Amino acid sequence: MTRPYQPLNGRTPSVKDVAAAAGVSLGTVSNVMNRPEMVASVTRERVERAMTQLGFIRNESARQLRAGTSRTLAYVMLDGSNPFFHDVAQGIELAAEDADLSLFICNSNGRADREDVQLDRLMQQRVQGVLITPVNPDSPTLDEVSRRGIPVVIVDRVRETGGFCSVAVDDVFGGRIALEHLVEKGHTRVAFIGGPDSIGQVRERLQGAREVWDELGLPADDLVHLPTAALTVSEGRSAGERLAGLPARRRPTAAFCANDLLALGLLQQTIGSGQRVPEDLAIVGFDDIDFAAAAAVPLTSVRQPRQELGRTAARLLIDEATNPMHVHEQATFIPELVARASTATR
Amino acid sequence: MTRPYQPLNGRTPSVKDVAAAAGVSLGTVSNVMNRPEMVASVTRERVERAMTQLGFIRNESARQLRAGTSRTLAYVMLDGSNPFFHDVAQGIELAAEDADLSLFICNSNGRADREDVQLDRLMQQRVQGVLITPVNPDSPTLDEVSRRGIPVVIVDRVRETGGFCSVAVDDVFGGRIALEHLVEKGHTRVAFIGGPDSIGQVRERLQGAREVWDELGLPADDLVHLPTAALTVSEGRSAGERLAGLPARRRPTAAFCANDLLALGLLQQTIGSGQRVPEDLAIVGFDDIDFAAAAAVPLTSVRQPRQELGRTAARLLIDEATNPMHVHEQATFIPELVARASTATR
DNA sequence: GCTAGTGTTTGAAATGTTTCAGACGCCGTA
DNA sequence: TACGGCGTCTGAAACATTTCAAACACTAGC
Repeated sequence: MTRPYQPLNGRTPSVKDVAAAAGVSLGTVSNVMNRPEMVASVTRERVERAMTQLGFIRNESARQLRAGTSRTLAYVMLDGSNPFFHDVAQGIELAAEDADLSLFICNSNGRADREDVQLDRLMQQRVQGVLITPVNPDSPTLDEVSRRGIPVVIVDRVRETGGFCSVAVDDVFGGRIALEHLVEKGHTRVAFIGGPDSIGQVRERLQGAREVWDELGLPADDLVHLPTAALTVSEGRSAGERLAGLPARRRPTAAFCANDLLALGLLQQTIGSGQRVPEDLAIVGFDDIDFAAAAAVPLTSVRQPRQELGRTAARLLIDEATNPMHVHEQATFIPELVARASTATR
Repeated sequence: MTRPYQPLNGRTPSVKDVAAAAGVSLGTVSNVMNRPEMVASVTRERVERAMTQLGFIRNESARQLRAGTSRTLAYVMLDGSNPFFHDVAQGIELAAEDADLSLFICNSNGRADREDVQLDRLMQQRVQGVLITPVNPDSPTLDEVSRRGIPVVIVDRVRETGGFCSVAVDDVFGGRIALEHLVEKGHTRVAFIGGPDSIGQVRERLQGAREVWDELGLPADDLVHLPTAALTVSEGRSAGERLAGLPARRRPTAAFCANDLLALGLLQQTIGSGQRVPEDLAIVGFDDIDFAAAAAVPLTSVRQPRQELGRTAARLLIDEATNPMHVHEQATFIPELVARASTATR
């Protein structure tokens, strides 16, 4: 591990240093890195030896500046505290890895202003593409990014207008199968727990539930909507308290929660207050995160293909970035119900 | 929103375009961005107007190339599926935000080879600093990064040798208070569930547990070590099965799990097989992730100050990167026991 | 011995910024 | 009138890489 050639004082070595050490020109060193097939194997080895000897590490900013193309994707997720989005991110990362791209993970925490800041940064970095689960899919900032030639793929949402690829799950259908399952189990008074309404997923899951309810001719009043301020465990708990506070003859025998975090909170509150699940209250969640199956009463949930969602989104993005014949595509996945103990027949 | 000046055909505008549009020189535009106080307010406004008119967005690669300094930190986390690390990341992000830095989140998934790949990429990007929860804190790649002048802070681990800042929790102490709590509750046969041994946190938590056990003069055989292949929910479940398979008179009445994911798996398996927690088996976890409190039987756990851990680590990193008088520091936090229902007195 | 062709290497230009020494214009003072 | 000082602005150099037309060294064919 000796280093015979050491003319640089502290500076981190550049291609120029490597070229000097190997006795070739700048261009040749670059060729060794970018089109090794067109440099003679003997020189190539010489250059490679010089590289490891000097501990050369390519400067990505310079590469990107000159080549005009970046090697990183970014995913802006909606809520870092929800494992669902990490599973999506995991899927994205797998696809990025295959394409030898880096992935930049950011988090808007559900705030539109943070989202704008993140997008602005990403534009400055000239990332190759942006995947995003937006606070609001119609945000003009997204158009701005796209107009600048940076491909954008919307994840877990769809956008009616404008040229965007998107990957989503049919949330209305998801709401339908959740409710159908509960009705099948004999429930005729059901709560829908979820909010705020500004979140599209919540609106659509509720819509699907209502559709089924109406089609079966059940009284609208018996599908109770308990709104929440966020899709979190603690909001689920407090919804549980409100539920328990209802007069017994009005109280639902089942709850459909807009996501699993709410469902877990509800489950905890219900059991903690001495009631039984599913005997006193059946619960259906949404997303089927890993913790759903791992709950003390394993949770029935509407499964989204989380990782697949991410992988598909990344593939669409990469296609848009590299294939000039690309046409925008709205991929829709069909969710499926995973029945577990929390809705088992009594 | 008209755009009177439009001499660029599709190209994204550069400082040069802005300078031309505003009728000033390159240098002045740069000054507007980097030292606005030294340009006359009338010209400053003119330049700013030109910027918004053209939709100028600074090219970060060029900035970084010339200035030699990047504006992003990176966190390489050990296990993306463990919420603990996301809470740490959240803390880092807060501190990065304060310093107006971007955060690059990567994931080694516990594999040393992936970790090396990520670190290599980060060196290419010339990030300003790296925070990492390493697979192995003595990895030579970490020295390599550091030797290249990129500050490294080790998170949730310590490293004996070499100049690194680190931020960690006293895991031995954590193991001690977990065991003390169980002994206090009257348990005299306890299982330690966790593995693999290659993970330092596991070793130290077990060590703390053993210390207490020995100091109290309890028979070593009554502290049973059930090894696991990973720190996951499903490994926790399978450990639960092994536990249940022990002959009744040898079976522990309490379990201390190396992290909360294991504890949640164990909890689920125990309840699912008809036993009661804590009556038949008391459980203590480690980390105190949000799901611990939200479990159906709320989990007693050793709390790490997750977000604080991240924030402190980021502060140390930023200090190392910007303060020439920086001296390395090993910050150690003392964990505390949060007692909940899973160990309540019978 | 000349030519064409092939495979390899070279050198200069270009990318978009920041930096810094110096130029410029203006004012007040000697 | 000359001079220094001050506030503002300029222009060229530098950063580390990629790209590409052109140069070069050989070989084979005539």
